Amino acid sequence: MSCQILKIALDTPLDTAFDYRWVNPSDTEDLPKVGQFALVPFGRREVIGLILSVHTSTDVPADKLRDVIAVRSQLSPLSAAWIELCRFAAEYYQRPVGEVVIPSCPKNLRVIKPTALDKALKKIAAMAPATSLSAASPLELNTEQQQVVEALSAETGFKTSLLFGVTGSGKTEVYLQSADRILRRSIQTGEPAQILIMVPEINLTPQLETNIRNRFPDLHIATMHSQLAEGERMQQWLAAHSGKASIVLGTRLSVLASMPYLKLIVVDEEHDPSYKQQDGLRYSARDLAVWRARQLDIPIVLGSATPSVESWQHAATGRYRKLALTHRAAINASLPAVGLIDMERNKAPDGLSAPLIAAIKLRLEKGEQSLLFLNRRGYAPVINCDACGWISNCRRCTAFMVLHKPERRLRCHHCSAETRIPSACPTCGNVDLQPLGRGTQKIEETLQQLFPAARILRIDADSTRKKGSAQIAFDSVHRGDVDILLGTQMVAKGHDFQRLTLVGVINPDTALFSQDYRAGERLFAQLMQVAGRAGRAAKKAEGNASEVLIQTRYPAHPLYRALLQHDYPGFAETTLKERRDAGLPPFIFQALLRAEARELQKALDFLELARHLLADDSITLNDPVPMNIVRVAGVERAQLLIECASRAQLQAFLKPWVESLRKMKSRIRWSLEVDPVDI
DNA sequence: AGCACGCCGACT
DNA sequence: GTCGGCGTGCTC
Repeated sequence: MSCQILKIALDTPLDTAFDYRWVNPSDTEDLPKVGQFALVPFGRREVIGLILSVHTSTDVPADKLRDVIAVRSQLSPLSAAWIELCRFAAEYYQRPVGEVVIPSCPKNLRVIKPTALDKALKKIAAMAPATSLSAASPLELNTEQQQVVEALSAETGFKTSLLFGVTGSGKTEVYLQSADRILRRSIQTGEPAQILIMVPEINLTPQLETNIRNRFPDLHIATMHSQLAEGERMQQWLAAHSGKASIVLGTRLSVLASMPYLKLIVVDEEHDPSYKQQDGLRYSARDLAVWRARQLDIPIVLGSATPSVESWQHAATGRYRKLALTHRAAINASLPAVGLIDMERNKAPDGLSAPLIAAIKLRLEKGEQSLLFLNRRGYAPVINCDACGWISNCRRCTAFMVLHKPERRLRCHHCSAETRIPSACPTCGNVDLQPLGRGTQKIEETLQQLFPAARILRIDADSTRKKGSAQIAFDSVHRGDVDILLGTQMVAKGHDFQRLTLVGVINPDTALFSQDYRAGERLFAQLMQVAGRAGRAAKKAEGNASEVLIQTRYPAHPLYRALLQHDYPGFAETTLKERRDAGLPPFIFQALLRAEARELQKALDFLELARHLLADDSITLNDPVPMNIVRVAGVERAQLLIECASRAQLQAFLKPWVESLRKMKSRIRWSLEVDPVDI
């Protein structure tokens, strides 16, 4: 009979692993291994944990120690490298390991009865390993692409390459060629290889998935994103974990996919904000991907037409290697001409200026498509009463209730509270309530009045609530059943609309004067991205290239000047200079402590206490301040910004500080974000 | 976080 | 008389 102590990570906010006793009375079973799941009693429940280490003794008193119920031995253990990656993520973002390790694996692995696992494992066993690769695709690379592929293929060890390529320059083809070379070599040598391709949102880039599948018909390609059903998620996870999937295509969560033969990581649209997880473990999937590549000593490619200024800076200092694609790949396709419509001179009571209306009309006459981009859903962001000044505030949030006209509702976009549209002012009884400002629904109405014969389609979170409805909507645009497409940021990503020759941007100015110092960077990326929807197809001998028209009250703003020139490098360098002068990231490292309570003062008091818990000369702990939107769903929020010139020093401070915060056992809800993006 | 225990108000 | 509100305490 043998007895062992297993240190097991559990999904609890307690920052420890838990020790359990494992007894094998007959010495017949296999010894439990690090990286296997185990079923254990925890309090009054039974839960699944991951074995982190195996010992012969423990400090835990014998009366507290309990026995492992079972070890899930049918699954091959997660690798030491994978556990190390999770441990790093947990430490860096100041969360317990169990909170990283357990939720990153499919739920069906964690349920008590592993019948689903057994079924899934059978399917995986039946999958044939990759033994052949079809001949390389009829698609030819241009010289520039060729050079980039050569440069990437020259590396086998850790190297971060920033692939700076304008929209339509063929970044995808570069990824696929690089993947192709690695997989081909793997089949020749017999040494297995896997490639991780990360994208911001899979549902918005179905073309990429199709491209990859068409390109590698002989290979298993696993996809990972949060909308997979549990069974499917398990299957995809096992395909990656077993090594049967040669390519994993996934969103941010796929950075923690178990891939024992990982040889290349691609992070497409690396600047995209959705790589940042915004609750629970608030990690940056892009940053973790770079860490993982270094850990495994493999190359990583960060691709974007508008890289994050952090990555741009790393390229400038030589930490990343910059590779550039400067032309559009399709023959004769050129970058669209960008024009600004000065809204001081062009009045537009219903949201659309005369020049933009004329441009749409021209496209309608030619049978070409137009895309209008307005990042504000609903009909109007607020309604008010002219007589007494009443305004549609949300009762539970410091925000307006947004008018949704087709649904005949007022909705709060922060707490999802809903009410009917009041027929008269709730305070003075005035029946003439006015919508203020414009959202996509209002623009849709305006378009219908201006162009009654046109086929107009609005795509935003409201019009695509039903699962699969976004896909149906996009398909109809691709088929050519839509003349004017109108939408929020959903329409800015991924899609190549072949007949689209006009992009109109309706009201982008608010971001220019935002509190958030990253708003400009985001706006630039978004405008470049939406502009890139136009003119992707080769347009021969028509003499009219595609066009982007931006309605703005500040046509002289440097951001728009840079956009006119398609000058991302100029914009990035100006932004970096401003950041350096102002002492902002990437020249300083930040963490943000947030607190929430019924009354703001309690949250502020907690932060003030936290602020004086530990002193450190290298750390700046700023004054606690209320958050921009103080109250959401009846809870008031405040935050404390921590700054430090060195990442290592910041980390050294945070660890003991968070420990002390936990020990405070305050009843205030709080959370810490390392490298925060929304301040 | 769960999940229990524990001690005070409106109901079959 | 009990069902249930959420305060607080514990989990190897």
